[in-house]
Amino acid sequence: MPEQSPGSRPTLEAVAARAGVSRATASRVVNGGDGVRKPLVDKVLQAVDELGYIPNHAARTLVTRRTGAVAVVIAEPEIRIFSDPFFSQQIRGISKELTAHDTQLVLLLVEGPGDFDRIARYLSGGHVDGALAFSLHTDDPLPAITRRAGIPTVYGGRPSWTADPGDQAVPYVDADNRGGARVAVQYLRDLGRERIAHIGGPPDQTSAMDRLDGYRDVLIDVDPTLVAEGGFTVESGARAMAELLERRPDLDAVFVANDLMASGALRVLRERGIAVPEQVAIVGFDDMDGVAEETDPPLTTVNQDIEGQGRLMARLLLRGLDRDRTGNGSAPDSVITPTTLVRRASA
Amino acid sequence: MPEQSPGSRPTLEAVAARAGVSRATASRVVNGGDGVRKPLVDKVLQAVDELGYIPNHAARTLVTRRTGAVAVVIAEPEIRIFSDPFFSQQIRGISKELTAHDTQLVLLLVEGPGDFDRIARYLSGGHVDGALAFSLHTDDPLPAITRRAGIPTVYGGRPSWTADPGDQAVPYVDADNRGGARVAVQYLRDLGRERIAHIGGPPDQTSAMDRLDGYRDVLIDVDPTLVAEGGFTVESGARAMAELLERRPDLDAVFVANDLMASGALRVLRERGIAVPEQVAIVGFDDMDGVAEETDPPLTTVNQDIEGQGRLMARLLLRGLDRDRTGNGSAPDSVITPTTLVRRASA
DNA sequence: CACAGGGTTGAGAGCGCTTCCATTCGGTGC
DNA sequence: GCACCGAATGGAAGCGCTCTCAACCCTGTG
Repeated sequence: MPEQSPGSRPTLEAVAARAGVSRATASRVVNGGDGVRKPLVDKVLQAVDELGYIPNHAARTLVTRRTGAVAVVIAEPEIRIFSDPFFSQQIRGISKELTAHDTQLVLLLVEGPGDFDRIARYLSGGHVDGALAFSLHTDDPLPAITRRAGIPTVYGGRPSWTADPGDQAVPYVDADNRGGARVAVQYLRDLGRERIAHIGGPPDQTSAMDRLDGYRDVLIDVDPTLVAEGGFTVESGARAMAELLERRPDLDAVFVANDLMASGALRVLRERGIAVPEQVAIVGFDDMDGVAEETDPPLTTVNQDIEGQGRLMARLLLRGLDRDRTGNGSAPDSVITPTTLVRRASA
Repeated sequence: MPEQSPGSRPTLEAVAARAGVSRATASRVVNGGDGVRKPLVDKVLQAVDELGYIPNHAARTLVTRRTGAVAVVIAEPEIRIFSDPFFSQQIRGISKELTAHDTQLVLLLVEGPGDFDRIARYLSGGHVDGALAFSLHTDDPLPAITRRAGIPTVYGGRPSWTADPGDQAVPYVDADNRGGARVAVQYLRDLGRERIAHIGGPPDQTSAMDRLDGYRDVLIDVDPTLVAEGGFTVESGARAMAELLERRPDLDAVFVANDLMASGALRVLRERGIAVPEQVAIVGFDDMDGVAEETDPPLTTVNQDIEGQGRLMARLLLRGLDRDRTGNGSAPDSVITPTTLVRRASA
């Protein structure tokens, strides 16, 4: 490893000089070496090595107009953002995919409503080539910002302003929430359960709504007393379970919209001595690491590949950027990733 | 808001032309306007506004040699990284501080050992002005990388190769783990507890070791059977508690190295019908949101300002960068942030 | 009334890189 | 052996910005 000369790093100019070629040729080699004869390629590469040359990113960006970075905008006002393993896995997937394409991840956390101005400025400033953002509420200013800034953006989770799952107005990646819910509820039904309740997530999240829709797809004309609303947290799940038991002591199954709430529900059932799955069968959603397998009893749930969704978001975006650059290929479509039922002991 | 002309954004040149000044003057105004007479300032500002001018970041970086971005390197191989509220809060603090200084956060996740090469290349590539990294294990290659790349770096948590808390070889921010532990244990002692056990964290984390040292500071010559080792998780805390009860059924207090383990310990005590705090008093560490207040009974614990630590890390780094630029000020020192005992019901 | 001097402004030189375009090179067909 | 053609190479023009330095203006002073 060549020591870093004090102060200035070697430039392409220096490499070219050392290799005895022009700056243009050196540049070609550094960028893949197409159309340069082998011996010259080798000479340049050697010079790069000897000098410890590293391209100056700013100079390159200045002329290519590409930054090699994408923004990940997280606008969740909640604290949950990072604590939520959901996000964490998604980010992991994004990071892996970006890394594989030599693209950097710039994290933009929105702390308050005033931050959107800053975000807008940043996105417009040519700092990044594209953006990834997470499921948004109806009045979220982000789409307008990215559109105005001309920044290609892929969303994680169906944005709430899209009419239906599959809506193509804006590219997004989401799990097949509705289909997964359908399979889960159908499974409970096939088990012979007749009074299948549902603990849903917050109605302003499309994933919660889609899962509820899936539940309703199977149980048309379901009695509203069988549906309770939670907040995707353990506590809210426990509360909703207690509420359901009060309203409908006769229920014999619950499809819970996520594993966290399901674990809360299980706790309540255990406390009341209600046997799972004998008296009440439970199916969760997410197949969350460190939760679904650890509950008592282990949770039957709907698996979705969260990290894969992250990867997919990144891949979609990168593909779109590539298309912008090369001018060929079609606009990225949204992707709905499959879900699968994982049978454990709770149902 | 001016519509974005198709393709190219307006340049400083355009702004200057519109305002009827030279590019140099326009540049001065955009960068604060020092030494430019009021009327000209206004004209330029108006032109900026009308054109919707946004400075080209790459061009600016090319000449100033500052990127306005810092890397946050997260090298935890564990999944815990993001799920851990600890990190999440720290990142929040970092993000807030950076944002306040118009600096961007580039997230570098290390997925495997091979990634260090990529990280090294990135840090050397002049993409960022500095780096923030989290508590490292002894053989972590990161310090060497940042040193060679000449990238100022501030660490979160005392790096394990530093001899002692307070070691100034490398700037870091850490809570006063040892002092906090001392206060906690002393408190238990003042309560009249005589057999105070300890559930420690993993020995390769300095925070765990420092807390253990604090415990030992108060309880010199403590019986080793009173000390059990956990892994900073709920489950490991429960296991350690069970182990301690087996070894020392006579214990009357436990200082637990973090709240997560403390909640596991509480569960075990509850299951065995041991009254807290009457029979066994418990003190945790971290005062973790959503944990310490929610346990049964609520946890007496040592509070540390995690988000504040994040802010401080960023501030230290930014100050260092500023110093590098202006050439005055002293090298950043490490900072140990204070901890305070929060009395709740468990002790 | 000329001149010194501080404060403003503009001209222009780069920052390091990519890429167009002209040039040169090596080889082929006649 | 020569014209000719595609491929390889080099020269040079910027990309958009900052910043030095020289030119300029104006005021105050001798």
